Amino acid sequence: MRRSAEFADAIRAGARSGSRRVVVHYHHSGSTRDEPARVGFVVSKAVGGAVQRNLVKRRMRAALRAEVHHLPRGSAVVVRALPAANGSSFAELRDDVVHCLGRARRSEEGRR
RNA sequence: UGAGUCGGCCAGGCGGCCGCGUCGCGGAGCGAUCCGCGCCGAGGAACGUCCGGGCUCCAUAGGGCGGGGUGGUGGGUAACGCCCACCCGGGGUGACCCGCGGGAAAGUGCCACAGAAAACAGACCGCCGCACCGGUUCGCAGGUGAGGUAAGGGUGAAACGGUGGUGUAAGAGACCACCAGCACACCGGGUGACCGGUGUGGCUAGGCAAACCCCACCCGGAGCAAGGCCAGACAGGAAGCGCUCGAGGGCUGCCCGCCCGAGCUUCCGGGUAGGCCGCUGGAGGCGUGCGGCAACGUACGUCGUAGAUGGAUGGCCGCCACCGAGGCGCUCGCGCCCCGGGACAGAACCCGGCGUAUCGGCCGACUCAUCCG
Repeated sequence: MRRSAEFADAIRAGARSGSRRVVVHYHHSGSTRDEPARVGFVVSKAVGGAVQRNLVKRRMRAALRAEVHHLPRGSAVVVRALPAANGSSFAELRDDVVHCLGRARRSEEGRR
């Protein structure tokens, strides 16, 4: 995702699941458009300095890379990092992201 | 060997698997784009955004006032509030370090607390003679009053030169000698800040200019969201001012001058925030020679490769070095095993500086102390 409108849609319309380190928003826009799954990251200054934020973002991106192929087409995922993400290991971040993604996805699919 | 001073440099290395961005080549597709291969891909501070430039736009960047900045001297530089050398003051045995270092004898203002008094000085104690009071062992001691006095005490960051003498009731640059310091003149040295010497003067002149101020020099404004091109969207309405007797604009304020000039301002309502250029080769790094004490300049040779835009340069693992605890072995300073650690920090138009952060390590020059020859 590259546009703020996409982020806003995914966060507002989608289902949410959080942990101590991250919050995952999942949204499926419906079967109208046949486009690949989209992923976005939000890492605010509350997490830390530029170096820490970059590292968190890169680890989350690496963690989600393995999952993105299992996502249905037309879905949108936004991962927000919380301040506790700063200093976490890759394994901790990956487990949180995967776990929360699963819960959010089940929640949204149950709603429909 | 031990303490220390100054300067420079590095910012772990190698490999495997899976990935990212620009560019080039090849291929697929009408195209958006995708696939394969290859090159390159964060820092010494990329940071803070505190100065100085380049670049872009504002007509060409004009004059005055105001405002801001700098502040020993000479040089370096595109420029600087930076750097180098020197001067002066202060600190250190020394290498060396520190200084917001123009003017307080142009003016105005301020100087807390303490202290009697804090700036044309000032009598709290003390000292001194005089007058008066009562006392008296007739030497004087005490008290009161109007005075004299800055030599002594005490306060303070700072008390209006220091030492010795003359002088006096006691004292005082009141006067004298020497010393310190100041101003002026002359001589000598230095490009200069300034230094050295001689003479004269008056005896003395406190601090703060990061208080106002004065002096010298410098400064037009805004910034790559500069600026330009392309594509695309919508819907206008009301009020005020103005159309050569001119609104408004030319981006800190005011005045003048100059230029542009037919629209501008406010309110309500509506729409868009996509792509490309700018965009990385520049006062560039390194080496050698020459000039210079140095900063730096110059000639020649050589090396050149980040360019993202929800913002790439990564994720995981192994091995080897480095540092620090612990254990074992012995030939006592090495070997083996195991655990832990590796900082500060992420380009966004580009340079020159400054400031700040930083686990550690390496190199060079110099100083002091001690020992040996």
